Amino acid sequence: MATIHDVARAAGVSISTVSYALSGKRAIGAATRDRIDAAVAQLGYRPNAGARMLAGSRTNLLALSAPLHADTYAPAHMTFVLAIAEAAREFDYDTVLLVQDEAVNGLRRMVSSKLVDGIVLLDVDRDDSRVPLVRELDIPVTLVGIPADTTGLTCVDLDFEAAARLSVERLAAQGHRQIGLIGHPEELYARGSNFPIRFRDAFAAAAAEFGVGTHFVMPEQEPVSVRVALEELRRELPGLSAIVLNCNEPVHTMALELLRQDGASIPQDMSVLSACSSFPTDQLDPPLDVIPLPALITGRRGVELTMNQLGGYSEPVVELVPPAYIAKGSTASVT
Amino acid sequence: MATIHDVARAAGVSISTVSYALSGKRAIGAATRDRIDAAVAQLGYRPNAGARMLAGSRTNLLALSAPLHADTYAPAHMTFVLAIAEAAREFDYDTVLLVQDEAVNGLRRMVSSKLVDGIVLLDVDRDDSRVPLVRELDIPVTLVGIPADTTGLTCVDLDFEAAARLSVERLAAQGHRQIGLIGHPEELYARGSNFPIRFRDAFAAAAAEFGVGTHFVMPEQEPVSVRVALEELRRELPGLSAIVLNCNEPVHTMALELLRQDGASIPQDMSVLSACSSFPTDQLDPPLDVIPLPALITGRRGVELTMNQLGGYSEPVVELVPPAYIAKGSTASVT
DNA sequence: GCCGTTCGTCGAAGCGCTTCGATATTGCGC
DNA sequence: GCGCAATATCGAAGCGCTTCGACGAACGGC
Repeated sequence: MATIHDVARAAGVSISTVSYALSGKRAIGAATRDRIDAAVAQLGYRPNAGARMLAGSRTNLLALSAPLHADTYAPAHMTFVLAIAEAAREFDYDTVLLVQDEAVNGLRRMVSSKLVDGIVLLDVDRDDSRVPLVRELDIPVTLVGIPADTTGLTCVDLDFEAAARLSVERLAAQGHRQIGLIGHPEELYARGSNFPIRFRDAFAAAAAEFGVGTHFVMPEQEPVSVRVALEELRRELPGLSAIVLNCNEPVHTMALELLRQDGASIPQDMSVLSACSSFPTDQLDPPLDVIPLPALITGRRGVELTMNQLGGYSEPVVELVPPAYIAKGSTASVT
Repeated sequence: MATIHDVARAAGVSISTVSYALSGKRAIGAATRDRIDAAVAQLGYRPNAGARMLAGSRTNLLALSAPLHADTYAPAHMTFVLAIAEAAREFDYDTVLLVQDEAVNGLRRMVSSKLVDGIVLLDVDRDDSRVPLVRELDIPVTLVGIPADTTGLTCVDLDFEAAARLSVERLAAQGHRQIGLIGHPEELYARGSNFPIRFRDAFAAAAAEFGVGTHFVMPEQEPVSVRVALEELRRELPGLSAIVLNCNEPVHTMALELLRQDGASIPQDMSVLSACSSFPTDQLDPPLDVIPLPALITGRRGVELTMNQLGGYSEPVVELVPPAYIAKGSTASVT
C-alpha cells in the first residue's frame, strides 16, 4: 500500500504539501497539484483510515443504531437502513451497523473509542432506552422517530399527525361518513412503538374534528385475523364506505383479496387508502391511493442533520416531513 | 476522553505496561494488573480506535457487502445481516455496512484504506461481479452463497442440493408420486440468482432419481398469480398429492389460503412442505413441515470463516451446511 | 528600489497506541 | 554465593496522517 510519503516522493514535494493538496486546506500551485494528482493516480494511493482518524478530527464513520424488534416490519426497516447508508456515502461517510443489544450498548463504545463522528438512531420508540444515553453523549446524534421528550435532541420523521389528518380530510371531502382504520398488530401499540400510536391518535382526533365515525382494528398478519377485523369494521360502522390501511404490505394484500371475495369493488363500493406505507402501492391489485412513508427522504434527512451538527453548531430541531398524497384511483366520492 | 497515558499515570506504571496488561501479550504482575484494571475502570478508559488501527495490525472492523436487489426478500436478507453483525461482535468486531453500489465499489476502498480486516459477501449470485474483485484483494473474505467458480474462495451456504433431495426423498418415502414445486418469481431465475436455481435443478434431478413426477411454477407474490400457479400444478400433475414451497412467506400464506378455499385439508388431501425458508413456519395455518434456511448459522459461519483466515492460514473451503427436516404434521403418507 | 503582503512550500510536532529491545529484579541449581 | 534464566517493567521508535509556524519568492504601492 502506498503511503502519503510515497506520493510525496513521486511528486517531488513534501508530505505536508501532499496533505494540503488533497484536503484543499491551503492553496497549492497548479503545476504541483497536477504532479501530486498524477502520483496519487499512478500509485493508487488511499489515505490510511486509522492514521486519518488519529491525526485528524474526523473518522468519516457514522454509527447506525438499528434495533430490530420481533414485530419490526423488515422491508420498511431495510429501506431506512439503505437510505441512511447511501446518504452517508454522499458525505464520504461509511456506516457502522449496530443491531440488537449493540444498538444500545454499542453506542457508548463507539463514542468513547472515537470510532464514529456521529450517530443516527433508527426506529425510536416513544420511551426509548437510547434517548437518555445519547443525551449525555457529546456527539452529533439524530433520531429518526420522535420520542416522548425531545428536549435537546435533533429528530426527524414523517409528520404522522398531518398524515392521519390528511387521510381523514380527503375521505371526508369525498363524503365518507364512516371510515375504518386498519392498524398494525396489537403488540406494536402495547410496546409503545412510535408512529403507529401517533397515527392512530391523530386519526381519531381528525375524525372527531371532521365529524366522521371511525373504528380501529389491529389484525395480525394472517388471513383469518384480517377477515375478523374487516367484519368488525362492518359491524361497528354500518355505513362503512372507506378504509384506511396503516399496516404492512401482506395485510394490504389480504384485505384487498378479502374485499374482492366479498364482491366489493374499489372504489365503487369501498374507497381504500394506504397511509404511511413504505412499499409501492401501485403493484397492488388495484393500485391504492397512498400517503407514502418517505423512508428515503427521512433517512437521508437524518444523515444531513447529523452532518450539520458536525459542521457548525446547529440548534436541536424536531423536523417533521410533510405528508404527500398520491392518487391512484382507489378512492371516490360517495354517490 | 482518557488515554492510555492517563491510565499509566493513575496506575503508576509506564504506557507499555498498560498496553501489555490490556492485550495480555506479556506477563504482568498480579498487583500491577489490579492497579491498571482499577485505573481503567475508574477513568472509563477505552482505547482510541484510530490509534489502535494505526499502530496495531487489526482494525477490528469487518465489511459486510450487502447489495439489495429489487426482488430481494427483505426479511431473509435482514436476518443474515443481523446474524453477521451479531457474530462479528462475539469476536470483538464491528460491522461496516456496504449497500447497493458500494457493495461492489466500496470493497476496494475498504481494503486500500485499511479500514477493515476482512469482508463478508452476502447474497452472492452465480456470476457475481464482486467475485473477480475479491479474488485479487489480499484480505480475508468469505462469501455467503456459492458462485459458479469457487476457485481460491472461501464460501458457506446451506446445501441446497441436499435440501432439495431431502424434500423429494421424504415425500417419495410417503408414497407421493406427483410433487409440485412452487418457486420464487421468475425474475430471480432470470437474473441468475443463486439458491433458487440450485434448489430447482437439484429438485428436478432428485425427482428423476426417485421416479416421481414433478412440475415447477414461479408465481409472483400476488394472490391471482398464486392461484394460477396452483391450477397449473393440478393440470400438469393429475395425481398431485404433495407441494413443496420454495418461496417467500406471503406466497406461503396465499397458497395455504387458496388450498383452504378449495376445501383441501392438510395433510389429508395435500402434503405441504416448506423448503429453505428463513421465517418460522409454525406461525402459519397450519404449521408446515420445514427444511429451514439457517440464516443465523450460515451468517455466523461466514464470520467465523473470515476470522479463521485472519488467524493462521486456512485453505479456501466451500462449506455446505447440511439441511435439517423439522416435522410439523403437514405431510402424511398417501393412503 | 524598499517594505509589507500574499502565495506556495516545507519541516516538525504531535495524535494514542503497539511492540521491540533493553534493564532491573527475583529465583534457582550447584 | 555465583551465574543464568525467567519474570516484570520501562523507554523509545514508529504507524501514516494533519496542522501549525516558518520561510523564500514574487508582487504591488509608494
